[in-house]
Amino acid sequence: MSQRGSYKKSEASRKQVLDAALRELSERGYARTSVSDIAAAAGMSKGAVHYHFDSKDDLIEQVLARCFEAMSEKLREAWDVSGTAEERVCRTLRAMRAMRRGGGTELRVLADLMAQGIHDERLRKPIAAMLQLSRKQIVEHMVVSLKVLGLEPKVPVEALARLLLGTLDGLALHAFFEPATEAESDETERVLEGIVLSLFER
Amino acid sequence: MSQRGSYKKSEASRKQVLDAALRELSERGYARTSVSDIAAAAGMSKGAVHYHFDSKDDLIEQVLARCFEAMSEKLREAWDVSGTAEERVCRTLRAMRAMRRGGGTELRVLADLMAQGIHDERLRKPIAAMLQLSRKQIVEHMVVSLKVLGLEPKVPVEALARLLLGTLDGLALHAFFEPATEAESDETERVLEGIVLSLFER
Amino acid sequence: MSQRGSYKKSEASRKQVLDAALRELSERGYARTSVSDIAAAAGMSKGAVHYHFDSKDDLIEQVLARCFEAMSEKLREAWDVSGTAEERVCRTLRAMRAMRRGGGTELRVLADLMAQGIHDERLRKPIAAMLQLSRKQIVEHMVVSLKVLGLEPKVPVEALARLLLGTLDGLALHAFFEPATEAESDETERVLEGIVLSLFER
Amino acid sequence: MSQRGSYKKSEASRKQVLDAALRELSERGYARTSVSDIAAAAGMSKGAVHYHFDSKDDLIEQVLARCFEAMSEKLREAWDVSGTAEERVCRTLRAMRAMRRGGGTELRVLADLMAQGIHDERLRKPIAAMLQLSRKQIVEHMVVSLKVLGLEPKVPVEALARLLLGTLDGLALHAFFEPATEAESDETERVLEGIVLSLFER
DNA sequence: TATGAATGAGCCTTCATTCAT
DNA sequence: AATGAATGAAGGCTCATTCAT
Repeated sequence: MSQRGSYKKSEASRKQVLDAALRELSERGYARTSVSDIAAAAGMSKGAVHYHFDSKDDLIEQVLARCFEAMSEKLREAWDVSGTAEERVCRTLRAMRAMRRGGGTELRVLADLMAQGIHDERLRKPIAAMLQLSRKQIVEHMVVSLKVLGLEPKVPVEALARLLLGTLDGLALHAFFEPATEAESDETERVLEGIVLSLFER
Repeated sequence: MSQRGSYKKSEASRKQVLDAALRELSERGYARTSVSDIAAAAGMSKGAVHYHFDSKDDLIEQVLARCFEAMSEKLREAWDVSGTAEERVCRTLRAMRAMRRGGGTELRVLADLMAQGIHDERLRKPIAAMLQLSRKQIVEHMVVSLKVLGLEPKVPVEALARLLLGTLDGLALHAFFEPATEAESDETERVLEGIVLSLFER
Repeated sequence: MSQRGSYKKSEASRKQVLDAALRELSERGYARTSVSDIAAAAGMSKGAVHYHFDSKDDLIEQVLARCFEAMSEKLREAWDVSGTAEERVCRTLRAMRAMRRGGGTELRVLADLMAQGIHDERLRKPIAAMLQLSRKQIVEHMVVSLKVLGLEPKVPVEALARLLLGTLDGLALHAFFEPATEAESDETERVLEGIVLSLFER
Repeated sequence: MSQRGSYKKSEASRKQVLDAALRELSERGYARTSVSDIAAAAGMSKGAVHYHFDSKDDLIEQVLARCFEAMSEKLREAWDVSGTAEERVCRTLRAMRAMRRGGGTELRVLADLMAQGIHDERLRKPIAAMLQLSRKQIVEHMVVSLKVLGLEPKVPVEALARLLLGTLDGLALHAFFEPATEAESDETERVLEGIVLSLFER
């Protein structure tokens, strides 16, 4: 019990570092973010960062996990609110778009770390796991619940999930470079919506 | 003729550096590739690299341009060989898949550099230009030639291009982490093929 | 008290670097003194030097300030000890000569850095400030106190200060190349003394 | 005779390099002027510079000699034009001032290289020789001709020369940092003039 | 639990110099 | 007589990491 107190303080500091790392990583990217930057942003010393995390890589790995959780939770929320199948698809796509707006902190970090993971074994594994989990979620969660609503997929659900996820990430990545207008986004969204729904039949 | 010789030597060295940079960048990624690495891979001194390129950034920008050209040429080739609309779509998607095979050197570098470009102003511009060009190519080249073959798009072609490009890049990115089996790739390809064709009408 | 200790260590190291920089700069000159040299002379790593000073230029600027302070203090001391006007002028000139003896560490660095400052904007400003301060000191301090002793300047004091300062620096600079004998120095000193006193009248 | 042609061309190139070096050295200073800069300013390749001069130091040494010659010639000219003693002193001081105006190319280089010479053995010798020669010129040339005009020095001429030279260089050096107004320069000049003349008697 | 000091490896870049042509 | 290509040694600086306190 008495130990709790000190734990809590440490736990809070740890979170501070994690938050700062997310912020810095999102602003400068992996290649340009140093432990110093993170420490400064967290209002602590470099030593303190290394007290909480074994190494920079260790820290970054945990930021990655956080990003993934934050993002998939947002999507799940959008999906889980009741409504017709059409409404849900529409709402989820809209949630995705919202994430790109306002800096898209997590999205930026995720994209950056994914690219990093292409060459970095240590990051590759957690990223692969993330992607698999995402797919599983789509398959088990989304597709299943669409069936409940009376929609039957016309194509293999695995392929559907792979495709949808790929499209979503690809669009997000491109959006960093061509920040499409409101109208263009709307248009793309509607087409995507139409496609997704066309892959199911009543 | 004899004068040519002296220039050729330099041109050859330059290409050597560019090749080495592509190789190293593809293996280690932007963040972990140093000028030293590139020089060593090219069998030259660091100084020689800087003799041919003003800076590391300059060199990398040119590697980026090369990757883009190499990739878009491969796709154009696949598309331009005559055939029915269906055959062309199919062939092009197959070319994409081929690029992921065999290391996918250019693809890796492109993905890595794109992520880098999210935070790096200098890279952002050429990348944005690349993407725009790609879209234009799809719209003017591909869509138009589909019309000639009697297929009329059912959705705005701009949105279609944006979507297709995003999907392709997203799938490629994910493939680095989940190197889908032959069967899975086939499956995804077929579905994508179906979708694309369903967006046109005779 | 116990807290002081941790700061003192750093302050001491900082001084070590500053001392080493002064020594190296005086021996090798700006153009041939590297951060490595300074670090080695201070018995520390290059990194440590950059820990204490933002950049080589920053460090050098501070060495410059030190030199100036050290020199003007020596001169002030010589001047401030009481005595007749004649004694003071004589004593101060003698102090100048003493500085050239024994290596003239500060003098060498000052001369070198002044030349450097001709082309280096960053150094130019502090040097200009130094010179102005020196002139002001001469005018307000020296000339005024001569008046107190009953000596009235026969020429504009501003011009007098400019001239005196110029002469002193010029002689010092030349002395590096023609290390005048004891007798020659005496002679020059006496003439200069005579000139200075002749510019005042009882 | 036929060899002359090629000699001349080479000689011209050599001069081009020397001119360019003077220009660059005056603009950037020793520490910041590279052989590349000089070659570029001379419109030639780096290799060509090394064809004409054994090393950078060799080249710089020759620039030094040129500077000295150019400057002492200008002063001699000012002095040698006939006139009364007063007129000559006045004219020479005016010539000095003129050199500081208009960039003072040679003066800048000379000051810079003198500082360099403090630490560089190779430069020290020619600089010392220059200074001695200057003094000798003053003594033999100037003082003697003043005697002819009926002015007898009241102080040892050696000391006088040393002092005058020192003052001139010191003032020039300081002028780089405090570019005195027209009025101030006039004032300093007049005082200096008065001092010089006061050291002689009819 | 956290800090400040220090390290050492590595990075990008500059540059005098050499040499084949 | 001159060039273009290439080298290799520094140079200034950054940074992840360690450690005494």
